[in-house]
Amino acid sequence: MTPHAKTVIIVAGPTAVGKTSLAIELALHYRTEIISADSRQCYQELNIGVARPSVPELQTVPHHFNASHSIHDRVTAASFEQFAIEKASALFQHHNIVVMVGGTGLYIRAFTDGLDPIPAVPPSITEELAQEYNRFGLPWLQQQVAAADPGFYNKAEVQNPHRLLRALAVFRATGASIESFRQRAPKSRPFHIIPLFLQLPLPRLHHNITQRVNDMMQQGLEAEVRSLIPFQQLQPLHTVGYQELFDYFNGNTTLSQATEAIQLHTRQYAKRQLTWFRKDPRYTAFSPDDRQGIFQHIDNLLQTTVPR
RNA sequence: GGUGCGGUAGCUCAGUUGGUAGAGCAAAGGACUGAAAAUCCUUGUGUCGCCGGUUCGAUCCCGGCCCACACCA
Repeated sequence: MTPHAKTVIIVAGPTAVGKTSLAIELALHYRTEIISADSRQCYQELNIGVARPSVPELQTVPHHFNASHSIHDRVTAASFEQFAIEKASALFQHHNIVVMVGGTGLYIRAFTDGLDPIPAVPPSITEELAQEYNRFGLPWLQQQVAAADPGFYNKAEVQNPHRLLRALAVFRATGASIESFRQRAPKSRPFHIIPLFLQLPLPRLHHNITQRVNDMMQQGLEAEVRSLIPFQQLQPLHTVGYQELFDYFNGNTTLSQATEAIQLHTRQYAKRQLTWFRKDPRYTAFSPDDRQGIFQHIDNLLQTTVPR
């Protein structure tokens, strides 16, 4: 085994395009396991609404980072990076190939390229900031960031509270600008990647989404979400399929309005995913129907990277 | 049949004391480094229901017609 014999096949693409079944086929074919790169399927309390693979599917091939965490845990892109790197390394003890599947672009990139080594911010700082922001609002936040870290602020999305909050938290924790930790260079990883981007014509994707949401409702999404009402404020519940039904339970919409909103928001989410993966030139696009082309493409690349 | 209210962007509507119009949502495009199914940015020409009249000029005023809703018969 050469040091560069290890390869991760990455199956990315928008929601409802057909990633799960391809990933399972690939894992079976190459006799390996799957690391999920999905920021919602990792929560064991969420099932129907996050389109988790079926029980038979999960029994066919081991899935990692799937139902592996609780909505009460703090899962982040950084914790995913660590989890996935360690898991891949463990799997490479017994496999030359690992399959990663998911639609969370940032998580996949954290795995392939790494995140900048910014010191961990104590939760107390994050929480205090969140409270202050809730109390004083965006103008206050903007002033704070402008005063603490003007260099960052001048280039920042000043209307985007997430970004401002993060920069301010890092500044409070370290006394330094978040920009001072940026490294620009991707980390080097001890494996090759074969990034695949599944795509369908938009009308077909939208049809799949409508169908999937209808299926979810039939499978009992309403009951699943109802049982999570006490946790509706948690970040993991800020998820398409959950917020819309909370709106319904809170009396703000009808059930059919909520269902339509889930379909709409899922389409918008899929569009954001497309924007993310389209711009990354490392991905090769395939129709999920083109199994032959996909396997051929992978085998061609494996022959050049994995001596047999 | 009568009265009232309306017919403006894909949808819901605002507006122009007469100088051809703008918000929200949708849509399209984009960004994205510890919340990412999150969060944020950019983009608004449409016979202003139809026909005619007044006017230098009408989506706006006047007349007729059509359509929708409400109430009265």
